[in-house]
Amino acid sequence: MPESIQIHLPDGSSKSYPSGVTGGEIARDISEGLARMALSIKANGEVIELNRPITTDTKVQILTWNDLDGKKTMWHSSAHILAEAIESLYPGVKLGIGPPIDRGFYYDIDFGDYEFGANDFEKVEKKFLELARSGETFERKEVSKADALKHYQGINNDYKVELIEGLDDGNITFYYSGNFVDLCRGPHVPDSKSIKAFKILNTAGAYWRGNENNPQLTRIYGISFPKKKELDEYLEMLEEAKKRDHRKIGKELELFTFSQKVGMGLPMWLPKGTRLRETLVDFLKKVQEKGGYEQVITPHIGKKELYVTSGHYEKYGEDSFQPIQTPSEGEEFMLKPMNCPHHCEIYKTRPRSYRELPLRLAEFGTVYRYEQSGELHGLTRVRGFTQDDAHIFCRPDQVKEEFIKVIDIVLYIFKILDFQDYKAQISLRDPETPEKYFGKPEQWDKAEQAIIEAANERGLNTVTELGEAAFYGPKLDFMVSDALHREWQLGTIQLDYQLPERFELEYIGADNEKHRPVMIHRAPFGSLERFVAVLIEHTAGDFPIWLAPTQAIILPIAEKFNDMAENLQKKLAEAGFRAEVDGRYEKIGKKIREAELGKFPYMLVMGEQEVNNGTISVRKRKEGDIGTMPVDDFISHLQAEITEILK
RNA sequence: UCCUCCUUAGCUCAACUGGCAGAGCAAUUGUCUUGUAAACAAUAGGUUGUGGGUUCAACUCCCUCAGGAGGAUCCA
Repeated sequence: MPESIQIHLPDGSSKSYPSGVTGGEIARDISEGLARMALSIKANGEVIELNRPITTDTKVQILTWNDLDGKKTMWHSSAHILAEAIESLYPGVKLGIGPPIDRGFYYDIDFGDYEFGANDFEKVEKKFLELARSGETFERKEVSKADALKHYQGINNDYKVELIEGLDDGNITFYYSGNFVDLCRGPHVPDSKSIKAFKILNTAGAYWRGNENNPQLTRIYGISFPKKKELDEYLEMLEEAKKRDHRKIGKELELFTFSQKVGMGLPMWLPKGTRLRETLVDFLKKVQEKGGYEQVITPHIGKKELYVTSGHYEKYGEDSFQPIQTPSEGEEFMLKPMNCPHHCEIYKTRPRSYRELPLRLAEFGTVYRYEQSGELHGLTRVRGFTQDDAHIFCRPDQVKEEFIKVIDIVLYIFKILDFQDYKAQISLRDPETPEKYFGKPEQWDKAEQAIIEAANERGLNTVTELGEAAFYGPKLDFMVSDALHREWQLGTIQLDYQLPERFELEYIGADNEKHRPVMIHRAPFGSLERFVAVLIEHTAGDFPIWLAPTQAIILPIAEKFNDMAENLQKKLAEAGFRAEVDGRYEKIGKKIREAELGKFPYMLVMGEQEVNNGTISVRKRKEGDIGTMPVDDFISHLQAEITEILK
């Protein structure tokens, strides 16, 4: 063993330490403050605890609450304390697994016949904090497989026994803290005192190992923080998220509805929601027109044969809505689950020359996919939805450039809609399971390379996921964070060498030979339904002025001004604005209150004075009365405001 | 598809341990013709999601189906 080892830090510096130095000691050496904040370290990519000795040259990163892995370390330790609290309060329970997740942690526990519920939360939370405050340390011990099995057989926990059976001897560790011991890979925080706040968020049934043939355990979700204030803020954020739930706001603002008679997962857009949606569609159409796209329209059904050709039937057919048949011929049609096969057939209408590529076919195409009933959720997960779909048919040498152009469209849309925080996920195939993908490995290599280069060229902040590719090609997905820092997957760009093959698409090259084009599938919004849902939650229903279903509501003071109000509404409509009149026989105070709650961006009050002077009294939502002005001034004010956003 | 919970007037929600189904808002009608976040009054509104069962009696207990929520699984 060498006397001293080299530790490389993230800032590029290196320092030598005696062999056996711990992460905690390194942190203290850097600064006391860092040592206080440290929760664990990343050593050559592996997260380990602060007190584990390091004996070889190592790249070390000190992890604190500011790193997700640091948070996860604390949450992992919290899961142990939760389990300890529950074991002490409910003797005889059997523990399953208790990992940290992106927001907190859970523990799957078999309570036997006892039904663990909301009434138990407080008691457990109290016990948890008591244990955490007592300053438990987490001690790692390697155990032999035989001893590990003996331990859990002794307390009759067949779940852990099953887990251990799947592990290699020599690779099994237990962690001891207080009176608690758990099979665990670690790592953990040095001291439970750093966990200052804890809350059980909810419980849910979860099958052992996710298999519905296995017994069901109670999954207890919790979250913990190093400061009480952070917990309070987090809980407040959850409250706010509940208030912003698009299902609630969608109902309140009369944007969309569902009907049992029509069928679950089949949203219907109400007039106001339709105005919002159409505005988005018009916006994107204009952007696409500039980008050289052509709109097409294709039917909602297609012959089963079409999807056999595309390969979708083989991959998804049995889990889809089943084919419908014509009464006399018995021909089978499917509700279209995607638009690409139709677009391929459009491409084949006539021979194509290399000179007309790229051909960009866009369609706001409504597709129908069978989703399991439990999967449905508001507008984010439905059985019928409209994609802002387009397929770009191009030559292989155009792929990268086209891909970059699509990235630019997606980024432009995010900018206009104020999604400032986004990241891109590059989804590649999983080399371990080649049977899941169609096509030749060489083509996949080329396709994956093109995506990576295009993303780099635009300097995208990317993460790469193996095994997340579509069966026909790799993709680039965009995840945006909304106002509450929740991540949503929206736009997607996918590269495809398979469908052109399967549909035998061709073009005549400059060499007068036949060549195969490449396809790019792309949808910047993803689906309009899902996008609007995210937009609702992002804005809390306070849409930017250019999207608001009603941009201004005209409020006559008395019924005798209703005619003038109607005239004003017509004038605004002619200028291209969406306005409506609240002509009810109600007090102005009430009309204003309801307009504020109804999230109308502008309220235009009309009474004696305004009618006489040809002016309107303008009130801006949330800001109040902003004064009286001639109608034309208001119109140019609105125009300027919208131009500013869309420039 | 599976598990748990939920479903009461258009909306939001009450109704104890099985004992006459109720309020606010919305709607309708009347009075008030109104100046920047809720005028007043009256009326109407229900086979308590569906179908069955237990009971002298069911919103309440049991079963069924449908829908919703949370989760598991899934997501071209």
